[in-house]
Amino acid sequence: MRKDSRLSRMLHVLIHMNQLDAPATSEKIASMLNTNPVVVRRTMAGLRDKGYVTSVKGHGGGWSLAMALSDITLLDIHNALGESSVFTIGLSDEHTSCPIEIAVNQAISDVLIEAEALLLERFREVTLDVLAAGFADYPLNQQASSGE
Amino acid sequence: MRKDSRLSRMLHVLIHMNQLDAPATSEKIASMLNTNPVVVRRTMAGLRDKGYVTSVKGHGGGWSLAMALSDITLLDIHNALGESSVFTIGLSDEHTSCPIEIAVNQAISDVLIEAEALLLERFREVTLDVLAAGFADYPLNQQASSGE
DNA sequence: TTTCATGTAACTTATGATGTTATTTAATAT
DNA sequence: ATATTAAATAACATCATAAGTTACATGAAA
Repeated sequence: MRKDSRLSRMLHVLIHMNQLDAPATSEKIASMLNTNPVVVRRTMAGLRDKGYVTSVKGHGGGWSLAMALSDITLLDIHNALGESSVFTIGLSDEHTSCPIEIAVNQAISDVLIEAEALLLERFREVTLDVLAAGFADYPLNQQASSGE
Repeated sequence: MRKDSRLSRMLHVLIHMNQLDAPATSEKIASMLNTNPVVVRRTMAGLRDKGYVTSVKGHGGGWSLAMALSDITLLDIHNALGESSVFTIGLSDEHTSCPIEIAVNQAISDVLIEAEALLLERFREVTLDVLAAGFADYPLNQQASSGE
């Protein structure tokens, strides 16, 4: 079944953008992701609408972060991408008044709702600054510098 | 994004099969699901391989339950359908040695693993007999009969 | 005023699940 | 025996939809 890797890709891009001092063009982002500038604009548009990035046209234009990585969570980006459900599992709808179908769908739905709630809660707990530099260079994991 | 409703549909079918005294043909199951007999065989084949149903060729043949509904869980059927992942969310793989991509994928993966574990645990707790008759006719929910 | 870059609509391609046809195998009824 | 029924399976066709592409408009800076 098809997978949507936009969340992973956009997080990757946002963290790299944080290390740049100039806007990143859709062209550059696209070549980094082995994809197309229009696809990048399409996807980034959702993040811009929610205020996480800004876009500027013309010379020297492109995409920039609109806030600190520490102010953005995985959940923020997940929501901004606007995917309806995180599950490949769906419900049947051939006999919506059949008590068996209703019971089956209710049971599955209960589980999906609980699992999705956990997933979103965990996404909400992770900010992008924690992911930056791939943990390795992050203060807590360093051996040297900053004295003690 | 596409949804896979095979779990819901197969559970629905299995519970109905429990109420029949003769095998259900792929033809009958297909018309109940508004689909095709070959698709039914394809899907039921997975359940047969795991021992939940049996199939018989020829006159009077078709599909039958191989065990009590109380011995089958949602997890059993989910596993028998052999879907790789329950999530639409995937990881990126453009720069597998980039520490940022690694960190991002690790963070997402951690969450998916935890959420999937919860989902499978919940699926494991539900047996098909509990879904039968749509709760409404189930002993605990009945007002009348059986004395008391 | 030329160049660069986003914004967006319209269209094409790719992928994978589902649906279909055709043929083989096997079990039962006549 | 043999006709009928139904699963098993291979091969192919269709469909849905995400991703990719082309084309053109808008707007900002050199």
